[in-house]
Amino acid sequence: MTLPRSFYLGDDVIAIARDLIGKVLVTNINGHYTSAMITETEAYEGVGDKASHAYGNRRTQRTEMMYTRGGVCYIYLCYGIHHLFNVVTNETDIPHAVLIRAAAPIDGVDIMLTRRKMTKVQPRLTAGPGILSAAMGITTTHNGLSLNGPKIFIEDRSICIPSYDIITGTRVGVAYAKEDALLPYRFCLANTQYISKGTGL
DNA sequence: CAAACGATTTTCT
DNA sequence: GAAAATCGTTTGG
Repeated sequence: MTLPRSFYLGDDVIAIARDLIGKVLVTNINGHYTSAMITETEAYEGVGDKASHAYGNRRTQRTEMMYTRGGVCYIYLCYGIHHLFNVVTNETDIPHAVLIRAAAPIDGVDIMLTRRKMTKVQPRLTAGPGILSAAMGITTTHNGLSLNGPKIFIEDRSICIPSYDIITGTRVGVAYAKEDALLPYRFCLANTQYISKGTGL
């Protein structure tokens, strides 16, 4: 079951980021099917969040996708190399987003290994926002696509994550946001190797 | 038009 | 553990 549109339209992007833990990200790109369970997310709370690209209601060609209605993806290039995948939430003109930072491989592991030029499965396959996109075949050309397919999906496969298995922490790589860098907007699944580095949890 | 800077990862020591 | 790699986006002149 893919998630209903209503899942993405709520006001509370923090709660949505937490609820995405345990959901399954699926891509079907050029006939290659891969999926992975989301293990780490970060919330970016729009205009009042100094760590967000949309801080101060800044609208540019790049950030415009965050102002669209929830249920699509916002993908941008970081450090000139890495394609970072975000889930857009809330209604039109409210630029909330959730960065997917890591996931545990489920289907199409061989395809992920090929894309990452690796020979055996280890956390480095998908534990990190840039390398997760690389493993799933996601690039900026997919910016703005629906999360209900046909190329990208987020599914609820009835994986149950008890609340005590979700660890809260501070976001990674946002020191420039000063006091907002201390906000508890990062969520990780406990007991998994598929967690990115940084801000040790 | 020119310059600075990342929501990072890899490699080398 | 430290440093390099690398380029689109944003900002300032």
